[in-house]
Amino acid sequence: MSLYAQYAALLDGVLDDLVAEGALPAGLGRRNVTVEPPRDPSHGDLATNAAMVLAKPSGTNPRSLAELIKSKLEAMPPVSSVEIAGPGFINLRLRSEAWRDELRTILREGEDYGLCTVGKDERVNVEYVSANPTGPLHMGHCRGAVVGDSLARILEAAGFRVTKEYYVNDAGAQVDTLARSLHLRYREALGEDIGEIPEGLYPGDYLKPVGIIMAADYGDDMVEVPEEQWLPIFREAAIKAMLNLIRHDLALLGIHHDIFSSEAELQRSGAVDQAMEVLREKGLVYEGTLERPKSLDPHDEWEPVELTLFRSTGFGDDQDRPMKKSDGSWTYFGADAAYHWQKSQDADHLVNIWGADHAGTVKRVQAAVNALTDGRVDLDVKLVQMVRLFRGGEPVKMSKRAGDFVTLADVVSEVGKDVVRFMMLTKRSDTPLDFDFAKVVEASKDNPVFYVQYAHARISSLRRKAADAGVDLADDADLGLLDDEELALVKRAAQYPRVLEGAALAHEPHRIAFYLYDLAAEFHALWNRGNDDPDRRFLLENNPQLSRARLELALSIGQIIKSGLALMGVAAAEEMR
RNA sequence: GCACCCGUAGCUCAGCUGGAUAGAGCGUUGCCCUCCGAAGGCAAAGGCCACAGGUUCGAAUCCUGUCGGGUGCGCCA
Repeated sequence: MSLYAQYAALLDGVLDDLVAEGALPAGLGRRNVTVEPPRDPSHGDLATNAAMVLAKPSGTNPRSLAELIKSKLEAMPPVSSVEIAGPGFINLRLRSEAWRDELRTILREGEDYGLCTVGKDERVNVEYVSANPTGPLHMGHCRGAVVGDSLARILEAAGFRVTKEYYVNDAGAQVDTLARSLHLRYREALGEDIGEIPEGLYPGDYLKPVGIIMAADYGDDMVEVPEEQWLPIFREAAIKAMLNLIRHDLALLGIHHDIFSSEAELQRSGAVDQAMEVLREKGLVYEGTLERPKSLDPHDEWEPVELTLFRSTGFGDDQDRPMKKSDGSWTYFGADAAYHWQKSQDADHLVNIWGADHAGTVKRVQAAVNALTDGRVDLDVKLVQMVRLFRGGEPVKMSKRAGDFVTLADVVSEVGKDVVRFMMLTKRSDTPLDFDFAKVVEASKDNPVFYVQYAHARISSLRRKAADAGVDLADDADLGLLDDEELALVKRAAQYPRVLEGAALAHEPHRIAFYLYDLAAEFHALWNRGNDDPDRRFLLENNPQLSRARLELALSIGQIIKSGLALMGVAAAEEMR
């Protein structure tokens, strides 16, 4: 249990006592009562708003209620002082021993420090990447991949049971296009001059090796036969090859999904029909026509056609959505509704990481999940904005032409997995992100990746040099030797569990990156004091006891940086090169 | 036309699901250092949180409206 959770529990006990004594009415909602570190450290170590929240419903005023709470909190051993401030905040200060205890806890629990159980073992399905299987991943997919994967790690650390899933859109027209593109490469592999790749087909070189394999497998058997005959074969082979490519690209980022779900398979299984029947029984499906789209020019033609529609307007969508096309085949949404229904069978929460260009389709899918699970399962869609690529301040030009996009593999091989992953989390995911190839590898304070890694590297170097300073890690450390300035760093470290919990509940992995930057900055500041004053260095040649204590402090910070980076899928650097 | 996202320091962004005097980096200014504990340090200035109402003990945060920017919107996937 984190330090803040411990005090929240203690406060809860205090409130229970006050109820038992008749000083507070029973049954007051305490949901809004918080125990947090105050923004301004001069206010103390912990602050609670309990008196302000509970004063009104209990018919008293905040200050007098605060006095009651204060007197009980003051009696607790680790509490050194309690003051009432502002409109009724209760500020606690803890004895420094409490922070020394926390430091010991960090080192004892190691990589388990900060793990929590707010997830209550509930099942959450995180679906991310889900790029069409028509080619290698490019930078557009990269951010969602990192956000989704880091979120999965964070949720797991917060006590959720997580499934990482990739939805393979292998049922639409684009995979037929892929198959035709492959057929061309197959003929090319057989020696035919195919000339320019026609407009509308995939021109990328990545299909060439697949074409060669097809030529080896089939010889020229598939050249003259009609398309109906070769298309399914080439489609299947192409999708398989592209998924292997994608899996390989994801592995470069350290990403491995638990499940790859096939849209085509879903349709064959009859799950889509079932989903629609469920909705029909609820009276949420009907045959009808859509209104003329508002985006059309007045002179454009538009003929209303009868379609099978889902009544998503009953769930906040602005129009009902077609599940079936007029030719009777499923729309993307029809299959998607069923897909989410399928996912929800084994989950309590669904999270989708989508590109921001899909913003318009969020409501209908949420509506479908709501309808199909009778509200049992919630769907959160995290929209991830564009990554703009720069090189030394200049935008990286990407023409629409053949395969001239920056692939994920290119970026990873240029700057490395850890840099890519960290940078993708340096902004909230719903705002655009600039990625500059030059800046992300810069060794300076402006570069958050470097700055955090550098802190960890410095700590690692302390561990390596400890013996030279006559410090034996096997010895017990006397943490009483640490002063207030040093303990302030422990206070920052102690916030890690709260940050982790908040990131998990809000589905916001970037919070980890910002926290680590702050923690690293504070560590560097302490370190830098050793430059002006050699007595402030972590390792002192003539004082093994103090060195031992300071090393303990450094190691605890190193542990948290390492744990936090692991949540981001980033390896902690032992040294900078 | 509609939906969604965004609007916070000159710039790029945080702001812990409603808390106290709104924070950080860059840039600017002023001192210090140039020590491999290297890839600089310390500090200062800088704000009508787009605007107007509302909700309440309390709003950058929630609600409504307006303005501005982005994204998307046909039976595509």
